[in-house]
Amino acid sequence: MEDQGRMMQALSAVTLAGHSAHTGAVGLPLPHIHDGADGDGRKQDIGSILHQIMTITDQSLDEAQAKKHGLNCHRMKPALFSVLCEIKEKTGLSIRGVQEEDPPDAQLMRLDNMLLAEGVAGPEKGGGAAVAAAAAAAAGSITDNSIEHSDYRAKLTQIRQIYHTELEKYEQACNEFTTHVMNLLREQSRTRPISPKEIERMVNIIHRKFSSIQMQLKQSTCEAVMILRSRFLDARRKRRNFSKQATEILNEYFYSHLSNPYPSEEAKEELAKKCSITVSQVSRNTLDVSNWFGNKRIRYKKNIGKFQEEANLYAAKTAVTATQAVAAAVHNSQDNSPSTPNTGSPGSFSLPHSGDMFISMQGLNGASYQGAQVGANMQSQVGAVYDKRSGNAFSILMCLWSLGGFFEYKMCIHFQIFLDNVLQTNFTSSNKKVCNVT
DNA sequence: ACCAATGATTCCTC
DNA sequence: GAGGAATCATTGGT
Repeated sequence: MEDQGRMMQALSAVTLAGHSAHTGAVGLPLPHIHDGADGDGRKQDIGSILHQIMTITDQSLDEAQAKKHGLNCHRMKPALFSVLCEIKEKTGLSIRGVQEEDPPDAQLMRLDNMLLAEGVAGPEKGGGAAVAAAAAAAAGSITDNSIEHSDYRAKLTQIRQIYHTELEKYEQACNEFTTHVMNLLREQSRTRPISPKEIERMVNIIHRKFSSIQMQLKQSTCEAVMILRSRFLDARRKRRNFSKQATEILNEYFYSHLSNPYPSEEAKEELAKKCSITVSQVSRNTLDVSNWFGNKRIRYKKNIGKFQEEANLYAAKTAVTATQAVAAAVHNSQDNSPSTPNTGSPGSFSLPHSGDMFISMQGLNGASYQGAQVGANMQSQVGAVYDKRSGNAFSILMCLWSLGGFFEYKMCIHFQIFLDNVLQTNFTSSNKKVCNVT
């Protein structure tokens, strides 16, 4: 009401001379303008127009449209409009203009910097997950580390995509809304005093609102990145189990090399390749062979009894494999028995297994093992193999072990474990040295 | 929720 | 630097 009073006061001083009479085309009861210098009449006239402007919103749409049109066409409209604009600018905008000068937001800058540093905003770091995965594949060795890395990158890319999509949406919405408001204000500016400066101010307000929404988005994105980082880069949080297949491969190697469960670098590489894991502690957060063997050795040593069943299981598996190999060898070389079995192709873990068993069983049984409780059928088989292979103890023992029933099998396993313990206790350091040499 | 199993880390020794 | 020992922290089964 104060503004209205001021406006009325200001308007009363406006000179409104030189306008011809206008008859409202839509029957608007426009006040009659008297010729001459009748001040009271003009005041009345202006007061009436203002009253119409003030009450226009109380009318029905049709009535308002009609009045609006009438007012737009009124001869005094341009003069009134410019005066109202001037008053508005002088009374309101000068104060608001000061408030528009926002200092650069430190928090926003921090968020922007972080998003840039993490590769979410700005150019994508490292070319994205697809490129990383392709590079790993091209290298021919998809280690767990690279999987983790690409996994991390994939998730980061996902965040990045969401961030950019949302940002784009916001910008689009902001532009659409701004255009809409500008059009509305321009349209309204034909009726009410809206200066271009005021439109600009409105646009700024809209932009600021959208900036605050964008800031929320940036904040959420930063949080997501932090969570992702902590999940992927904090080692202890990130423990994953080996696959069943990988555990089996490692266990097979471990139990078949109980006398020396220290795989060489080559063996580690082979195992790593087989299991699709890393060889050793290349970096944090990896599933690696060295860790596995370290844990296995210490836990096995601490509680042999607990691992016995597992040892039996893997030894049996190994025996079957070895027997198959022997059977194949016998079949393929009836008249030609190699003096040194188990010198299989390098990198193959099945034959070295047999080697360990050979040592164990020879030590336990020697010739006496032939008198074990084996069926007649099996005895004949063993005899045949023995004869053919000219007393090759390995072949005999392998056949016994795999075909000789549970009793023999158990005995062998127990001895194997016993012997391995002895060997481990006494020859660990020397084994290491040997390994170092090779 | 509890607990055993287990992958990873840290510290120490050699 | 590799391995042993202790420990942490997560996973997965109950």
